[in-house]
Amino acid sequence: MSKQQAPLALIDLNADAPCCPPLAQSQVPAETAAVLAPAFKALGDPVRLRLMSMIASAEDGEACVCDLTPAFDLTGPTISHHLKTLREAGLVDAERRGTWVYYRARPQILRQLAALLSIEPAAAAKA
Amino acid sequence: MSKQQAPLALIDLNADAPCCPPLAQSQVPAETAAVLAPAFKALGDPVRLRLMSMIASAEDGEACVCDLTPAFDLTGPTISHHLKTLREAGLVDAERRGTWVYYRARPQILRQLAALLSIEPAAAAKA
DNA sequence: CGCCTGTCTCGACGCCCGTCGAATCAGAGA
DNA sequence: TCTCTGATTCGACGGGCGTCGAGACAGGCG
Repeated sequence: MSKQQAPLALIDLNADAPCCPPLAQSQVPAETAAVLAPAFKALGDPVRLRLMSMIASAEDGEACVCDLTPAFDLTGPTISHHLKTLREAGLVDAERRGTWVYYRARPQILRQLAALLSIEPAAAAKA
Repeated sequence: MSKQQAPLALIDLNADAPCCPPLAQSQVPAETAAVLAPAFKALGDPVRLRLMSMIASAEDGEACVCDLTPAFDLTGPTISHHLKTLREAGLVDAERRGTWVYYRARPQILRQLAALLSIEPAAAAKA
């Protein structure tokens, strides 16, 4: 069945809203935790963390799989699997252009995760 | 063997240095990824994410296990296991005072993770 | 001293995850 | 059309993870 042309993200989390006050400011509700934890989990693998960085820091904001794969001592299918994980976590988008597939970071969710971990100076000083 | 009185963190990552430019600014080196991925992995579970938030947002900057456990439908050993995971990831510190054990967040590593995920407005605008 | 409460460790179970090879799909080009 | 390359899916294997119950350790209190 050929139905993988839709690179839709499984996680939506209304990317417009600020979504979450800092983790250290108010308790993260169970629902929010259930939604955001998979994103952290996806970043919880060294290979995926590097992939994410390579994609996010790429020249035109996008990276070709053909450029990502040779950077690791892993097989193509394994890299593809990791990219799928990042995709399903809502961290990246994929687009096929001709023979090649390009991945692009989704800044919204990255900002949300960063905001969740952010610590205002007050909290840092008091600890 | 009674040697769990030392709540030392297994991850050190010289907490003073800024440690890491944003993930979207320059490629995360393999070494850095290997060190920081476990921290994200530790946050990649809903229970641990909530525990982390409960600890970090607690009144005096610390939370008692006796207050954390009843917030979940999980057994004591399971919560203890998750807290150990957070401890080994360098995200929290534990201290025993009398009968109770108190956990405290480590703001440095939280700041490092947030910095790694941070996106400067330029990158956000171009995407 | 003995007991009780709070916390952790240990061992076990089932499930998920990272990795691979083989096979399949998608396009480009001869 | 046939073939070739790039990327994904599929099935399988081994190891790790989340959860539990039972037991052990720490400390306070009769």
